[in-house]
Amino acid sequence: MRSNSKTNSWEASRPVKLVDIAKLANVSIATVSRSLAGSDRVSNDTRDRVIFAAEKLGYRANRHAVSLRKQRSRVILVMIPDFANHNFAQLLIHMDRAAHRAGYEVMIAHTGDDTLQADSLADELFAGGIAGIILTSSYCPPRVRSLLLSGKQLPVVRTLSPTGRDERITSVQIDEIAAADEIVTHLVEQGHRRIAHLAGEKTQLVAMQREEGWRRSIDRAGLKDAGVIYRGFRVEDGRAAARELVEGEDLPDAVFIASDSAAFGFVSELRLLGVSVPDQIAVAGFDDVSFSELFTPPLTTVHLPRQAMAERAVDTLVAIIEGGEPEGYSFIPHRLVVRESSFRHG
Amino acid sequence: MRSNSKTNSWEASRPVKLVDIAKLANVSIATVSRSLAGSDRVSNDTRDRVIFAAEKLGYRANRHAVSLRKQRSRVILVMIPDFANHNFAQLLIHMDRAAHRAGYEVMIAHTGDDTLQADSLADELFAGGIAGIILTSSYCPPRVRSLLLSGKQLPVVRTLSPTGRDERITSVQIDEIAAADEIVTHLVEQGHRRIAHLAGEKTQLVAMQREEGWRRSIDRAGLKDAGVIYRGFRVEDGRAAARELVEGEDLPDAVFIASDSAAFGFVSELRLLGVSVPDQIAVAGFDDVSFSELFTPPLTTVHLPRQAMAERAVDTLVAIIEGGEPEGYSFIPHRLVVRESSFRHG
DNA sequence: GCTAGTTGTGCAAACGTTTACAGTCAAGAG
DNA sequence: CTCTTGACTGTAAACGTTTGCACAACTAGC
Repeated sequence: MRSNSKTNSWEASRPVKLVDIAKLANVSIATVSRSLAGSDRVSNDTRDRVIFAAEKLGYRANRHAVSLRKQRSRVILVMIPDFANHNFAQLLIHMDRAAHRAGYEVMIAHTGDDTLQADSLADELFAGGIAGIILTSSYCPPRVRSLLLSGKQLPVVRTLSPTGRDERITSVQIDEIAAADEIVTHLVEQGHRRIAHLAGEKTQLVAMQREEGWRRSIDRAGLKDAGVIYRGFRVEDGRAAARELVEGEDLPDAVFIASDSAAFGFVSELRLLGVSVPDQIAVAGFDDVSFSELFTPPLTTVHLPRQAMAERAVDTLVAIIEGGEPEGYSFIPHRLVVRESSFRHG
Repeated sequence: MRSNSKTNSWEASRPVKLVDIAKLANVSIATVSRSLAGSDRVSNDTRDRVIFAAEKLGYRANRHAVSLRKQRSRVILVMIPDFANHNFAQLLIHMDRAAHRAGYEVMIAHTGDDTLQADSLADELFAGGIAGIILTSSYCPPRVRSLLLSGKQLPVVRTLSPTGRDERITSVQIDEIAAADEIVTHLVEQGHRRIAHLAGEKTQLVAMQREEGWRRSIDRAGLKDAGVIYRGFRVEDGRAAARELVEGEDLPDAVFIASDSAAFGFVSELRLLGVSVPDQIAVAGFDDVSFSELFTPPLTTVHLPRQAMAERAVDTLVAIIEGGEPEGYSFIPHRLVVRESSFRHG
């Protein structure tokens, strides 16, 4: 096994470039480029010859050369804070499809809670490496923020997470407050009186909006505040909340939980503690991830229109990239999904 | 609202390049490049001055220019056939992390069942657009296959899905046959005698290997074949299989299902049909996706070491890209997860 | 004071495209 | 026959890096 060569053997087969086609078709590379670009002023005869040669050689444009020369890349960066969140898989699949339709590619950036990394990735945008960014959390890199506030139109779109009124960022979202209001109102209509809320973290805008919806609904119904527990959106947060609740005095009739994942943990832990859902406590979640209908009991929740959001987000971003007008907010209709977990006891 | 400008306003703030730093630090761009590259023959004094200037200007290298010049990109393409599969989210998160550690970025390619699209993406590799490919299904683009068979070492690695013995592709996988054998043997040890199998599609290697494991186990135990149903790995496939099974004569004691997703559908549908798990039929799945322990009943399954596979796959790929030696197969240890769904009835 | 080596820097040529501009050639108008 | 026009095509300059090579300055050896 000789190892005198440092390069991989496959590199020996040099990729075919314009000049190879040019030689084969007996024209200049400029003509090749024009022919391949489709409709420029080049004779039909020549174009056919070039395209034939290109296909014969299996030509594929070098994306870096194209991006460098054209000064714009065709890569969209999707920033994802928490991949474990089940929303993202579905979101990504639809973003990827929509992007492909528009001739773009999707690159993922799993930033976690690391805002520094998010900032660094945003800089890519300004270095010309990528064409645009889709944010899926409420975090917005400061450099982006300040440019937006100064009135610029940046190729940055947020979706999945809500955007504050004061932010200028283009946003594709649902009406979180209205959705939470509706589902809590559903609990009220089921006859539940003491409706507690398991919220996300106080720092998250999305958690605050869902709490606001809950509060509006119980206020309107004239019910008294049955308590809020601030935790998070993950399964473990739901479990912890369940333990906390059971240790308290008397149980509420129902709990509105700000995410399905947390609801899974909540219900699952309650079962271990001998409390059954919905017989003793009714539960409603938020998100409608794919598992929600398979869960026992099937979970009443708000369906997040992930496909519509993903597609709209990509389309909006592409429009901005390609020089369109700003769109501002756009709201996607949500939908209540009523299943067994919220039914009236007995 | 003037629309006389075709370019976006933010483009006016031109990204900073080497020449800007060069001017500020009063050196040539060559020196800037060398300083930023770290250790070359450049005086400490100059290097410090350059780095200071670069940071002051917020410099970020243009990735396309770098890739073009260096003739190698730092992007890894991950081909994913079916995003709805719960395995992929976790797989991706760990691949992304591992790739970042090694200085690469991850680009996703959701190919679906569209092999043409997969082929086209593979060509990117040869056009120099990307550094390497990670496959997560059994499909292998013909161009890649033929090069591999001719003995070349390509920057292509497969994981999650098994690789046939005759294929030369570098592969990071678990021993599917042994894993299936073990979990079926667990069912046997629970006292189940008539153990049926809900398999994937006959065209999938992974499905065939899991079936092989099932067969070995029941053969060894001297049990008779209680039947195989060939469907697929999705929730709906499980539902359909449940209906088919209940329509048949007598129910088996237990079913080994080749994927957790299908198991969810299977159990869920059985419940609708009035058959309870595990009291009337025991069930074991395969994959251990995150819902499996939240499911009712919690699902006995084979834990797929997604993190280890993802990291090993990336590391192996990077090693190949950077001129390492071929590694061939590597097997990651799997683990049985016994939960309630497989318990002996009564 | 001259050569030889060492250290630091700049010049300029790539990498594979796209595209402004100039050039060629033929046909039609005068 | 010459001039203009139009339809093609080729030349060359970008895009922002990296890097081989040459060169300058300085040290050290004789």
